[in-house]
Amino acid sequence: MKTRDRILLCTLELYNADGEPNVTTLDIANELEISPGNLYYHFKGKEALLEALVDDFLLSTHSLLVSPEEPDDASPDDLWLLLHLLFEAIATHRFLFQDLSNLMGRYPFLRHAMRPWLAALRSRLNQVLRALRNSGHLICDEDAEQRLLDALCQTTLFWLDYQRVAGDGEVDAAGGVQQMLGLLRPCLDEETAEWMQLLINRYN
Amino acid sequence: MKTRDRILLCTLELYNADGEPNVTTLDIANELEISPGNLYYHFKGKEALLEALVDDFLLSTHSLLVSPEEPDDASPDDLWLLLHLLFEAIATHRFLFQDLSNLMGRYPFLRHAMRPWLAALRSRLNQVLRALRNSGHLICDEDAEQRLLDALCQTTLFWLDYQRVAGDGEVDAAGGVQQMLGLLRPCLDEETAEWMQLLINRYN
DNA sequence: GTCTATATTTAGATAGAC
DNA sequence: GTCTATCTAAATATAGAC
Repeated sequence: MKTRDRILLCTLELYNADGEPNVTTLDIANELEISPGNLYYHFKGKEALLEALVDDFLLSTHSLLVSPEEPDDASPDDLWLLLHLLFEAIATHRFLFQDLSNLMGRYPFLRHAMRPWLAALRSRLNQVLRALRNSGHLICDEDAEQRLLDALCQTTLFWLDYQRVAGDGEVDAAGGVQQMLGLLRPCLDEETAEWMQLLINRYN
Repeated sequence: MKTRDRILLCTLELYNADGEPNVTTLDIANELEISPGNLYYHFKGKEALLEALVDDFLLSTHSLLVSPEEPDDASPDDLWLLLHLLFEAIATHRFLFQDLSNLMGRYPFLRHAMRPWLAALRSRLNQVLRALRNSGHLICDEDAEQRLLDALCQTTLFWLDYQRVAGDGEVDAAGGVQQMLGLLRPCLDEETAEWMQLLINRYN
């Protein structure tokens, strides 16, 4: 494995474990048993390191957030898969969400990257909701749909952090998917709601 | 106004504006036009400063989270008032929630303070939900009630931060109350849901 | 109580040899 | 590509005069 890749992988692990603000370039070099000078040969500094990790994240979620060509059939199964892949990518880069405000404040490039990402997330989820509503499975007024959309976006961003803060032992992405589907359920028609509940229970 | 109080007030404002990790003791001293030595005369350091601010926060929310003596009648109006006061206190100390993971990681005392606080919040909200269910206004199964409870706790913790990250201009506490009531609405009986919608709209 | 001056520590970053 | 050695800058914290 190339040193550059080892650095990225190790940095990701340390950031996820301790939070980006609490990890120094020296920590990374020590963990890898390379010199700080070597680290700086591969990455100009912490910002370059972060940029590379953020690029990975954006790449891993891009295909999930672009609008699908054909109008979604929006079955619960499709939605489940979308959320599953999304939470997987977020869990892999969870350090990014754990200190999101802080990182966006300190790195302008991250603001410029995450604002559009969030907008794309919101737009994609909105599309899912509309498809569900058009097919008659989602029953709610416009106001409730917007609140649901906000709740879904918020849960996408902060579920892992919430679990961590609440201290519920090990944190897994599956719980986030369950929570998302669970938020949706009270607004679904009876048949779809039951199907949804089956999907939720399938994890346990 | 005593210097000690001026320091606390100024620190709160700077922390809320820029985030605790981005504010140095020198920033605070400069803003107040006092010397760093003077600052350290009043507070041993950043941790002592944080402790005082956290104490204020705990004090301002304590009465909201203890179980009421008499069983709650749990009218939407009572709930509204509870949420309004809660979000007001959180907005005043929003720096605490903006970097919650980070702060809890760096200051063990904060972990020991916030875990019980969160447990109390959850317990109090749970009580509200049970009262609503017992009076027949809340209609949902046990699983949905637990998910709703998590959604409410999460929104309490992260709504302001979510608004900030999403970049929706000015952030206000009222939106958080609306979102909380909005989350509840799909699970309420028709009459209560309408009442709730009236409460939500009353803000606008 | 408040100030000036300074000490300590640590993170981020670079230069130059190998 | 990698290392050693070192520099700079900044933040926390303290000493001692007033």
